[in-house]
Amino acid sequence: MATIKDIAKLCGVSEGTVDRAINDRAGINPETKKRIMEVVEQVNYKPDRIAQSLAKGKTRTLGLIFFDLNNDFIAALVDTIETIAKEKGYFISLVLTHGIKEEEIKGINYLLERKVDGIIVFPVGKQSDYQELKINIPVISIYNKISDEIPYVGVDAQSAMRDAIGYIADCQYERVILVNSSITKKVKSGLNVYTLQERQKGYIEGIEKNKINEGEGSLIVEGLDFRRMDALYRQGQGKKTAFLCICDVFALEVLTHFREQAIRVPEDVGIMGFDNMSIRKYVSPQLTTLGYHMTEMAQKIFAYLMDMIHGSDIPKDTSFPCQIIEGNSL
Amino acid sequence: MATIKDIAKLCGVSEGTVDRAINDRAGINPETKKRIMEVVEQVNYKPDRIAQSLAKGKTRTLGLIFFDLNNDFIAALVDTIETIAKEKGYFISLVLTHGIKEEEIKGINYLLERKVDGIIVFPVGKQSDYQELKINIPVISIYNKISDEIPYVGVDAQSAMRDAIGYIADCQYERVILVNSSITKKVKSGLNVYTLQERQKGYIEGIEKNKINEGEGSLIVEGLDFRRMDALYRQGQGKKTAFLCICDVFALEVLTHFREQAIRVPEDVGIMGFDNMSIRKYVSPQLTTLGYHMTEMAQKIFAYLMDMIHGSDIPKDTSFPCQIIEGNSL
DNA sequence: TTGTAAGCGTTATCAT
DNA sequence: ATGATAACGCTTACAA
Repeated sequence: MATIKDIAKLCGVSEGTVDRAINDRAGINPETKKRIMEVVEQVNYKPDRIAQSLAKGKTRTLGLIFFDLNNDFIAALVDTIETIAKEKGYFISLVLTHGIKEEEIKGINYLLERKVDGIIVFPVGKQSDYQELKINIPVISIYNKISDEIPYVGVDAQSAMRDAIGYIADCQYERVILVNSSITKKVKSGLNVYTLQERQKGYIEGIEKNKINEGEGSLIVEGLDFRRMDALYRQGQGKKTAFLCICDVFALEVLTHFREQAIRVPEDVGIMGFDNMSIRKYVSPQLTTLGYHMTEMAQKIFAYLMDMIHGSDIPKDTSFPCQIIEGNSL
Repeated sequence: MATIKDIAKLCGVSEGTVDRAINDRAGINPETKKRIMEVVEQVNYKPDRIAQSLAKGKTRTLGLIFFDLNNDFIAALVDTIETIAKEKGYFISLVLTHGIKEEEIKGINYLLERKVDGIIVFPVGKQSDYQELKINIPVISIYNKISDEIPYVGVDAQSAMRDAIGYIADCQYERVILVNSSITKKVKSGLNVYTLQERQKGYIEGIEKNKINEGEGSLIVEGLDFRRMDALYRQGQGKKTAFLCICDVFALEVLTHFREQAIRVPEDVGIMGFDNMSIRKYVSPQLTTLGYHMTEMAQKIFAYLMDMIHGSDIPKDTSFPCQIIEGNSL
């Protein structure tokens, strides 16, 4: 690979002059510039971004930290961010944690050593974990809030869930069972359960407000505990029951579970998800779910990160509203 | 951030000695080393990977170039590769092309400027495009072959499709319609259609070998042209017909299409996909498809790339066998 | 307008 | 065992 030095030698000028030509800097004779640029073309010069990064202290690389790519709304988010970033000349370094806190810490340290200009993280760690990391670059946390200092962008999960219960109630359901992730276990392991908790809070508010589960209170299943789901379902004694699931993947699992037992959806039991995964349109009955504008959100996240990188302040807390996406599962 | 220079000053030794301590190099007094390492701890020293990269000429970063993350088998591939790579101390730079050749070229150039140690690409470009790029680092192409020189890892799509037709024939189908991507259009645009073509070749072999489509020959739909699908379906005049789709996403679209018209699957029409997307288990009837060991393939791809990076030769052509994954859509 | 040289934070070679 | 210094390829401030 040809370097600036090579070109300088080839043209009989100094490295500084070549730099002026290449980077359109002022103070260079158009003639000289033209001559240099011809050589640049000839030798197919490509800048060494590593050297540039070292010299400038900026890498034009963004770090992305996610659980995994199995949820297609995460994949969509990564996709959108990558596309915008590339447009703006930024690169994406991807780190997957699989929900393991140690992996997240390791990943962040890696990104810090790699001198990325900013980080977007769907965190599994909490404030205390992040304090120890001493992060000195812009960070935006999404879905899970870390602290009041680290900007957060997410969805208004709480009111979404509350509204969902209202919608379910309107469909004449008398009971709504929440299928959450194994939140208790996660809390015990010191993991960040912000969005799970928000969703659960919304559920609890919803059942109170809509007089759902009368005499039973909140009915929560943690994890895909089908046995408990069956028990809770039967306990309803013919009352119209729905399962509100923390995410579409869970909803699809529950749907499949009941289908295998010849319990019909929505005739015998209602199901609702959260995320608006693209695949929900392929299942029958089509899943009713909660969605939001993923592309818009991704754009906002990227724009915010750019603002931070350029030294501007951004709101500490941004939430996108959710909409009920009607299907036939209720 | 503390640098080696800082530590050297703090310890009253030279930078070379600090380097010896930090990187476990020989020729250092254990006492000195201990003293230095304590300071390293204290100041929370983290190596600057950018500076390391510049000095060593290696970035320990791998470039991944894919169409997008919408297909969950691609997402799974990225996921697996990222996980293995991180274990080995390699980083992932992700580039998405959305099937646009110019984006791919730009992306590769970016990665080259970023001095990644190797590239894994699901190419949309062809040999001629790659020749111009003058790539001087290890590259592995997956799914689509670029040339005889650039190592390729893929699946044995041709025999898989042939076998699929055999399987469909065993299910008493008399007609099989291939739903391919818009391959003609892509060929015209100069895009790489290797795997699409392989799959189509397998289809053609299959129908000949199994006496399918007698009197009709190969019946191929390009793209999700539902009108043409309907026409071809009706043309069958009650003969048992199946749609063999180039990928699961297409299969699910076709499935949905027929369901909407109250044409039953598999009673009235059979459907088969390719990819073994994880979501196929959620749809009813469960999709019959062709699958392969994605994790194994990802591991092989990574291992090969490491071999190349370390100067070893690897096979130019590696294909993984596919298996028929039975569902209820045939 | 052009050249020079220090600096970015490492690594690596050659003295001492 | 330790130190000094060039080198990696670029940017940038300053000098000519």
